[in-house]
Amino acid sequence: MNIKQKLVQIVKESLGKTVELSEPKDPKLGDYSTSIAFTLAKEKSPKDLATKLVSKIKVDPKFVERIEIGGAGFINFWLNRDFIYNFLFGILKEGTKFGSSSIGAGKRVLVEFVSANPTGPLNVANGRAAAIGGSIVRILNFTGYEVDSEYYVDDYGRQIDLLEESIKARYQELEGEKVKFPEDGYKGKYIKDIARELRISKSREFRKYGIQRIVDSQHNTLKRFGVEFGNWVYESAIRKSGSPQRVIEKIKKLTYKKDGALWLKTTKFGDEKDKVLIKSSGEFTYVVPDIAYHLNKFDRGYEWLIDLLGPDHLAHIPELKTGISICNYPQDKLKVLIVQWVTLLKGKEKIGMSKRKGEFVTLDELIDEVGRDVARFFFLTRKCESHLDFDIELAKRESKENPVYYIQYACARISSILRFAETQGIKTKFPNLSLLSRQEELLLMRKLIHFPEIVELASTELTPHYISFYLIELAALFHNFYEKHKVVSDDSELTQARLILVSAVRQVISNALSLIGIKAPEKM
RNA sequence: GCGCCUGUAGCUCAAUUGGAUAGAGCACCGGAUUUCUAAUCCGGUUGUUGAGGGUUCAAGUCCCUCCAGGCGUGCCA
Repeated sequence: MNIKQKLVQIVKESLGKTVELSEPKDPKLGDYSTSIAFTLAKEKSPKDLATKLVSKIKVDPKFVERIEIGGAGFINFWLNRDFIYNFLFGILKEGTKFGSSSIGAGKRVLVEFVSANPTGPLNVANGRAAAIGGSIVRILNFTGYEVDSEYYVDDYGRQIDLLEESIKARYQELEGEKVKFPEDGYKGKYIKDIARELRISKSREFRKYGIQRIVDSQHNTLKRFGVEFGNWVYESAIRKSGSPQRVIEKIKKLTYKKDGALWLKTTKFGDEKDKVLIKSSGEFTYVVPDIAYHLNKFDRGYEWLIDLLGPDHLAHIPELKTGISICNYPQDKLKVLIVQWVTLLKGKEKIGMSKRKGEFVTLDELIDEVGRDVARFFFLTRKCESHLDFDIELAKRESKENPVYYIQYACARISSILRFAETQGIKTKFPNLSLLSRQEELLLMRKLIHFPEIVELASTELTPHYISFYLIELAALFHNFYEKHKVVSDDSELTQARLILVSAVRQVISNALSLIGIKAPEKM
């Protein structure tokens, strides 16, 4: 249980009410605050009511040392100083586990993300999904869920036919034949590379080899980006398994035939139009294997499914959920997060993104240009549903004075201090933390206390960017402290206390960075 | 046309889910080092939160109308 929950519980015991606590923006207003008096006041004065409430709250002064009323009726709480000092020891004791919790209670979750078509290299938008999805996996894991990650490979359908034709055409070109390149074919250079490789190995497995080759390269890119998947699922395998037929059997009663096709009555569930399940050609549409795939996820024992999809899949969600629900599976256990597009800019000029035309900036190129950590952080300081203008020139410029270096630098600085202290033979055997009483020290400690709460919020809201912003704030407080106070000084007692403080800061920065998959360097 | 998303400082984005004076970074200007890392710090400047109405003690946040942009609206995936 984190500090906030503990305080909520104490207030509840005193007042018989659950109050919402928040961290005031201004630290002068306390460590926690509630606006409960406003909501309960009705006709009365919130301030009077707040006074009455405060007199009822019974709390151990060793935990909360002060409760005051601020503004027009906010109730503000200050934690006891000694409690905070002890908390520092707690951070160091917990180490890499500090901030973790068990709110997930071992619940099994499957996060599916990226799932790009195997028709070309991953682009910048895929990178955004990868960074967000990967971080969500880490955060859920850290908060007590049992998490797996999965990548769905759409290796079936028109785009794959086109891929095959494109590779074949390039192959024939290499053979010296005059061929017409497919109109909507994939024009990227990688197609030629694949054709060349096939020719060397004297193989004509355009489709199979092409897919495998592209999936491999996507895998490598993701690995480079710090994202690995527990499982790769192929649509073609789902189709072969027979499970799409079983889905049709289950939802038959809500379907009808028209124009030689089989339709699902999705309008009964609020959709605009009914959707086709089986085309007049006898083939399933995309949605059927997709429903089958999601049922399969539940069958494998996952209690909660999270999908990160692009906005182009938005229209597809109602029919997917409808299908799941008709098959008597809990569609409300499927959470879909929309990761909005990335609009690429070079200065003011827009760069088109089309795999067909072969025009796009790949994730690999982005990593080459700005580096893995910078690219990740760029994506992780935005919430996923916001449209993102990604200016490559800006990103390159920012890579010099980027917030990610700002944070990493704090880590490196602390490591350097600790190394220095060690060369001086300083030991922190019996530190007296009550010497930490300067403004900058108190602000730092208070920030550390909130870390587990931020992690928890990032977990319940599925918002990794909370971690990023927390990191920026924590690093800022540290740099500020560093400029004003020397850690290693002639004052041996104070030195020991400050070494404990900065060690705790480093631990928290390091834990937070690992949640968003960014390195915490000891030197820079 | 209809549905979803977005609109916040010159630019890119936050805002603890309805709370206190709307915050960061970049950019711009000026300063700080005999010191544990200057990839740092301090100071300066920046807002009709797209517009208008409504609900509320309290609105960037909720409701309505309008404006602008993106995506969708396939027997594609």
